[in-house]
Amino acid sequence: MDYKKYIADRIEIDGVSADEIYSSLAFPPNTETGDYALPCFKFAKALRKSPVMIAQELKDRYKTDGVISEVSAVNGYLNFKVNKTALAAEVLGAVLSSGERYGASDAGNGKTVCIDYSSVNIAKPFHIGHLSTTVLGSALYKLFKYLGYNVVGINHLGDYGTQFGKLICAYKHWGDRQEVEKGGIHAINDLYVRFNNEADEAMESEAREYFRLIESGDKEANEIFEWFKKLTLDYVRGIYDKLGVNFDSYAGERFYSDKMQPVIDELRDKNLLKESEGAQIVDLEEYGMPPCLILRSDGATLYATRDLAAAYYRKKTYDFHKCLYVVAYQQNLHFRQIFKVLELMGNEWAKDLVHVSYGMVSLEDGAMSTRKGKVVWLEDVINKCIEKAHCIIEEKNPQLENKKEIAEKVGVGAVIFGALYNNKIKDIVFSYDKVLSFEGETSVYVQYTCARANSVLSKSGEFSGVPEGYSPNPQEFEVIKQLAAFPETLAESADKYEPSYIARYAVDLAQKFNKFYIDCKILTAEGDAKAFRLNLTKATLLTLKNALSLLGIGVPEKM
RNA sequence: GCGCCUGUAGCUCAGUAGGAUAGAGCAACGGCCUUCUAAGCCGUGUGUCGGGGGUUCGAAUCUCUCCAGGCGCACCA
Repeated sequence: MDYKKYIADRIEIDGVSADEIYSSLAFPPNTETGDYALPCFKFAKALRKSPVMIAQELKDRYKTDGVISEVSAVNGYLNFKVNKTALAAEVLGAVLSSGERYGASDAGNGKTVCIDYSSVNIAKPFHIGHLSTTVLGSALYKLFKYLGYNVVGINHLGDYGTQFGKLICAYKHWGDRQEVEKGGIHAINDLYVRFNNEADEAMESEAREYFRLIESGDKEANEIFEWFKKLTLDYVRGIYDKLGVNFDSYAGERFYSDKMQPVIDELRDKNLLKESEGAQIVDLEEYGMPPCLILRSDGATLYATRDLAAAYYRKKTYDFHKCLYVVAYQQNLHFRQIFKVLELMGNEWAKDLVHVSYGMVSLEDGAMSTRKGKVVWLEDVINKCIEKAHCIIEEKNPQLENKKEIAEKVGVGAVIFGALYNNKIKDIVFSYDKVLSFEGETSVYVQYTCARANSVLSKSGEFSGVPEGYSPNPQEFEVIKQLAAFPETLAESADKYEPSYIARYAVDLAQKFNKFYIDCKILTAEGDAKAFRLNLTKATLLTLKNALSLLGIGVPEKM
């Protein structure tokens, strides 16, 4: 139920619309003061009365009922308290009847959202910097599905560029088939690093030739390339499986090789293409941006050219409602440029393209550098977190069954959660101390709360439904209010492309539940209190699991 | 130089289309397990909300300006 609307409909102020009252409604600092508040200051001038007086008069006129049980006027605020008994029954009913679908909606029915995320580069292992796009994109993927959208997850492979010529050149000089087969993507990456450190001019030119050979369809060059691609995809699928990440398309840059010409032709037809310093550009000076390069002076296409072709292809293929690009803020300008070019080409859907931009990761001693060996590999981080979880289990709960499975859920959860807990725009300085901290505002805390709830429920046996007319105490009510807020949290999270809202929600709910859990005995309570508390526990557990699962985090029964 | 982003407690960060005494976690210190999992709970302390102007009854939030840091700015992706 929309309480704000309910309240707004029952208040009349001369010369003030119901909409304005609705949007003026705010939240008091604490539950003792009230659940909703109307600040009356802004009405003072029009009514020529003091806010205190206005609040008092509105209070005198307002009729309380089964929904709003109490109204008070304090210092120019009109405070409302909802009927806690009714709200509690309504919320628990909603959560328990929806179960794993609580908070889900059909808002997205019939609409498709494309999400371009994670986007592996062939031959480059994931380092910690790839975590954000992967888990952000994955969380948005799950969230939009939950809200009823048709979602297309796209891994826009980085499989085009002169570096692949270098790679093949390095392999031909120094590589060994069996070693590469055994060492997988890291072995390939080592070859690439070696090339960058050791290649002379002769090798550089050889590399350009290999790149040309790939492009012209040379059999051997393409076989090697395809082999590297396979090793790369085998590697990343291992990581995606651990992180619970899915894709519907692996159409990468090469996929657009033959789809760029029509875009270039259209640009030319529409007189948007202009020669400058030998290159073909779209001039964006009018919009305060540097030109967007479409063709190099040697006629080769560029990153932007492929992105334009990809946008057209996605629109044609999926007819998206939104197309998201989950890419770090480094590329803010690039996306502003291609979105603008698509708009100038007359595509009204250019407004549906969204760059979901996020902050950068660095190490405590500065930026990462693969060449200098200053790099933290993602799989190492995941493995260390799982190991740490395993150690803690051995220490605290050694008789647990499925220790391995639990350690994995806990460890992987910590990695994902750590990357999603803060606003995505914030830069991250990676530190093992931080990801390996399993206390406080972490997924482990939330999972632990679930384990507690599970434990209580497993000991309770069968219990009846939500008792009617039960009036919740303050601790219980705080949990109820938090449960009630889940659907709107999801809506806001989707609206802002901000999974951190869900992560924070989960911690808030867990905190409120733990306070309740400590203060109110569940199993030894009697009658309605016991039934209510068991239902509250069940509803909390369901909602915490829903929240974490939207982030790609599993919840063990015990831990 | 120009553009975008960030600046809140010792550290990491919240702060809901301006609203009541600015909140969490970590770290520190002190409590709480013969009763539902102590990966937990309770308590203690800390703030020129980067500085300064402006708008407003009211500004961490809007605006201007300055400062600091990050990122980007033509043939890489």
